[in-house]
Amino acid sequence: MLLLLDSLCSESVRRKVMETGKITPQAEDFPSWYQDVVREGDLAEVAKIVKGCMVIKPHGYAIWEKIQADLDRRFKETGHKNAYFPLLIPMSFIHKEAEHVEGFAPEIAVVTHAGGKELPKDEQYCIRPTSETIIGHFFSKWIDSYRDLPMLINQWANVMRWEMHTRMFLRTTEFLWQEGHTAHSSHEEAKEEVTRMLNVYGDFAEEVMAMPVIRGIKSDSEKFAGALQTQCIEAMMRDGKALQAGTSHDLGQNFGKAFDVKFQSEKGREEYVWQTSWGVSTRLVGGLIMTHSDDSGLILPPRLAPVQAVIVPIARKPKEKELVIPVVDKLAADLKAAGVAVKVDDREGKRPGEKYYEWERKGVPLRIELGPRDVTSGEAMTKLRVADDKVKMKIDDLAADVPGILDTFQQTLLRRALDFRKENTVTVDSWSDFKDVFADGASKFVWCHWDGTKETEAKIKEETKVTIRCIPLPGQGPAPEDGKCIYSGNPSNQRVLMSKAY
RNA sequence: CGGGGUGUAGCGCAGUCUGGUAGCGCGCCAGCUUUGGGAGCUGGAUGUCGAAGGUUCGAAUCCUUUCGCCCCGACCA
Repeated sequence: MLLLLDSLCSESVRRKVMETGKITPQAEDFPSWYQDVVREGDLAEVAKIVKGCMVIKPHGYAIWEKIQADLDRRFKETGHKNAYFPLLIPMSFIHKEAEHVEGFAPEIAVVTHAGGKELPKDEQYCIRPTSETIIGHFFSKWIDSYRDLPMLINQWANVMRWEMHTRMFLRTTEFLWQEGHTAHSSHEEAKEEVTRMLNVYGDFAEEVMAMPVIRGIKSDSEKFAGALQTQCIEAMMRDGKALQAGTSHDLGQNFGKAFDVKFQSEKGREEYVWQTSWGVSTRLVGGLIMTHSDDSGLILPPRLAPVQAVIVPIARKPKEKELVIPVVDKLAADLKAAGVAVKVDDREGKRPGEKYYEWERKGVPLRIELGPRDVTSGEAMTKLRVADDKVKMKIDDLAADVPGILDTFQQTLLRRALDFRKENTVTVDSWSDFKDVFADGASKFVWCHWDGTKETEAKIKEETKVTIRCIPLPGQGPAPEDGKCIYSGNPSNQRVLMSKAY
């Protein structure tokens, strides 16, 4: 009964929200809050005409472009080159690696008709869910000797996975990502690559997205289909759940053997290459939202904000405009020269208050209000996206000060996120405490002992919906110590990170 | 694939039981007044009522068929 009332209640709130263009409070209904932030931030909308797909709108895509630009630079700095492989992959390729096909078969879309006729079974294509197979095929053509190694390739692309439940940015049928694919002459070197790229992701998440992550290793049941090992970065969302924000895989020689990717070693022996693959996707945008945003909408870290500062001129009468506009234009030019992405919102017909709300919903870090009074006093009203109060600042100082203010804001967001994670991370040693943490749909990050078996992992998931997010890499969690498995009581030598997950 | 719901203007919905001129709120457009935290008034535009067939003088409304979407299961990460 309570549940029924609850759902009716939130439905009526929801209607109100749709009518007024406002945002459901996070504490009231987290999933609705998320949807509202995406909509009101003008980031994306559900395509509807194409099941499970989304349209990324200009503001959302601009954020993705900033993510792309920074990551692309990091990939190139670590020696990788971009390339592009076909969207369609022969069905037969998918079947060549046993675990791979088992993992992906259920979510593959197949092209069965083309050129006005049905394709024979052995000529059908699937739309790539990932590109290990087709890239394996080409690697086998491109690699002859150890002199061709390492082969370091990255692809920016779209992929398709037929998902049953979709959520904007977090899980959609089609999504955008990058997939790095490398081939090496030794397992040692491949493993170094896996860790190197995981750290690229981790550094990017923390430095640019202000999203702290825990770097670790996936349990066997959570690893990539066809990999020896999957490393990951896991971030805490504001509902205490974990988001897998990036993965880096040690593929061993599995795909090398399946696609006959061989090279002649220095000693003249024919050997299979050791491969890696690694990727992050538009899911990062979802992580960005659920790390920083609040009940007023999106909050963007300056380093990813398409607009870092917005100036709202307040001028109504022609005389006021004459006074205000030149000052606004000069300030905008000075800020631009100082490297700030600035936008002047001089739209007619909208009142300042409405503009304030709009830019807050869109996550702009800094707002500058400039009207006749400010021109006279030489001071403008400024407001940071997370501040409670407006602050008066000297107009002439803004161009010099704003870059530093934005930098501090970036650090503030990271600090807030770190604090939040700390407050919601616990060490647990008993099964009843464990269940308490996750009771009533709640979630936190829990460090606890696990006996390392698939059976225990499955039981825990079955009873609590909690999964092993990762086994922490050195320095990413509590130091290794002997203990007893939270569920089975069997011996364990390290705590693992457990949480509910997206 | 099972159980439940739903489809009417860009969005959110009423109207369907009991057949009779297609409605409301928000948004949009125009004009005037407004403008330092979501403006007010006046006027205006917008619909194959999901689709097909049937009953009827007449169908958003009744009947049949069909398609899409949502929620809960199942499946998946």
